[in-house]
Amino acid sequence: MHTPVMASFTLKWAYKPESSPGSRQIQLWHFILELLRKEEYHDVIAWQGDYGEFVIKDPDEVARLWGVRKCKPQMNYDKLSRALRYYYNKRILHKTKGKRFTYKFNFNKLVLVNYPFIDMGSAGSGVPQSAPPVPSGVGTHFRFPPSTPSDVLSPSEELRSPGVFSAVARRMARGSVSDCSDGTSTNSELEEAGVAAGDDRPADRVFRNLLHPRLSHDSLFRVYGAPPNPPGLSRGGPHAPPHRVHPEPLSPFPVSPLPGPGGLLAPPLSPALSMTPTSHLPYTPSPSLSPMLGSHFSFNPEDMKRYLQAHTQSVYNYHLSPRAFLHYPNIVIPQPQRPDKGLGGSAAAGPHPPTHPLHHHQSEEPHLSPFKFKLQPPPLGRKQREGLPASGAGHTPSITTSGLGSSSSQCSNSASSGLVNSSGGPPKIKVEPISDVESEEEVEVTDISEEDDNCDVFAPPHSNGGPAPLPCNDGIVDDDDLEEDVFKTPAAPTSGAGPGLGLALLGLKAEPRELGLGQGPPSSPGGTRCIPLKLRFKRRWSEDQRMEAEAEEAEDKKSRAEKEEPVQEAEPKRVEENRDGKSPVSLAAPLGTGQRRVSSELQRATAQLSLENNGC
DNA sequence: TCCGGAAGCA
DNA sequence: TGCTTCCGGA
Repeated sequence: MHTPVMASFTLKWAYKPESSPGSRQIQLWHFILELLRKEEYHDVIAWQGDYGEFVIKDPDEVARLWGVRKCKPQMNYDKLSRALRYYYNKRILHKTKGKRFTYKFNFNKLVLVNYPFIDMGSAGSGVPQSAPPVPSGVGTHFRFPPSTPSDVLSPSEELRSPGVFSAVARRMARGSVSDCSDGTSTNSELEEAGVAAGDDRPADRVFRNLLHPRLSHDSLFRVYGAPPNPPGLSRGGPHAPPHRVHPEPLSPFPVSPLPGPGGLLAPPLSPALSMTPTSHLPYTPSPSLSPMLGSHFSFNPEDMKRYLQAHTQSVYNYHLSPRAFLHYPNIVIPQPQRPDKGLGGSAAAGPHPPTHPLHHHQSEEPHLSPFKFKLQPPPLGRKQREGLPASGAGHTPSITTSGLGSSSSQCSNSASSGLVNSSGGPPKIKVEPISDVESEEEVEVTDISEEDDNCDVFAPPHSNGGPAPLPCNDGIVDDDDLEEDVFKTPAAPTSGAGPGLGLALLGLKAEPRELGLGQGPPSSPGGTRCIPLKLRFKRRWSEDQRMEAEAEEAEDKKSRAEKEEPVQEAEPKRVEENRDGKSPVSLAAPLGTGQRRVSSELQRATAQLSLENNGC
């Protein structure tokens, strides 16, 4: 699926030019963002709490402003909130339960899929952590290697930076919202900034005029703000240097609800939205309104890495489907930091591309990710909730941990055939067809990675950062073996794959044979792959024990036949220690000639096993 | 305070 | 389609 086809993300206009030509109606959620962006309204509405969460401090005032903007003097918070509630189904917003007037944007699709190379940029602009990312350096056409069909289908949208254009906002009085005088809905910022929609001035000049004075172009084009990220929100990491992703001083930041380069916010791509094929078609703004049309982002692995990391972080933050994970070949991104777990083991594991089970070759191995996911059904709508028994299951969008089940279920391919197990211990992994675009985002990610002892497929962190998958041996490992904590073998770095990729990219394909490693023992029918070392030792040991017994028996017979010629074994009698094969040399000590032969074979076998293990 | 159905408007 | 308006209910 990693075709070389490049996805072209194009801007979509958030306003409604189709409603009435030229009227450019603003949408409520965009208006909310606009208010959130402006410091002037921080006493009315402001980011608060979690990422994307905002609180309406003054509902009446917000409603009033909205009414002014929409020329609805009768607007009130009740009506406004009704409009906001319609966003629930569209997944644009959701209510923060228990907090009055507090809502939360779903920036998953809104930003991270559709706003590559976002810039948190909060430090310089006083935007709190809850503020959404700031798109940075994205032209109207962003070309990006698609990772999933849904990604390909995602239109590009741009999110205005809360705070970035506060200078503009400062110039604007509160009454900057429309007075409805011209029949159109807006006194847009661009217009108020002296930039008319038809302004043909170069875009860079236009945007330069609108930039926050404190924000240099460096900061403006910074990718994933250089300032240290709050714990658990390492977007780009503290060491992420300021990075220019667009060489031109063209700010992609929308600054106005005008069509064109400014104020370009489209509804997030969501199954609840109109996911008609037409919605996937690139929106082509009027050339006069899109000075940046045609500016292409040039792919850069570093940018990709940062983008992927931020995206991954948000996937975790928003409990999104692993499908929302983006990963691209040969791009390894740092692990996101789980707020509730800190670095955990993943940090030490080093770079490792976040994967989700459906993707690509990695889709066959859900355990490649340091996180295990339980994909849950989407939150049910009220209708659906009411139609179901009051179990509450599947509604709470939370990351939970749960025990993991038998290794057999994880080792099988059942993970790709739906809900593996919905009760109790076995892994709760629901995998949906990747082609099911409609169901995208209809799952939630639940981290069930707390327990790592259910299945033996997780090896200690790979030296390159990735967990080394140990192929399971269905039908090969007997029950006794299964009960054991199968030896976890750190995978050796593979040549050819870049650092951090290693077996992670090889996934289950990294069979020993393909790696030029040992063949399975003869007792491993059906193409046994890399049997855990301990198990192999055990088998070999049993085999050798049998051979040894036979040899001993033969030796006894021989001894009895040669009774009259006692042979004094000169070797000191040693206790057969390390019968697990660690010191096979000692096994030869008390043995006779035949036994010595057997022991030497055992030695060779052990040596061979060691070699195999090294490559496993 | 919040929710969501229903009808209507542009 | 995206609200706006109204309203009953939790």
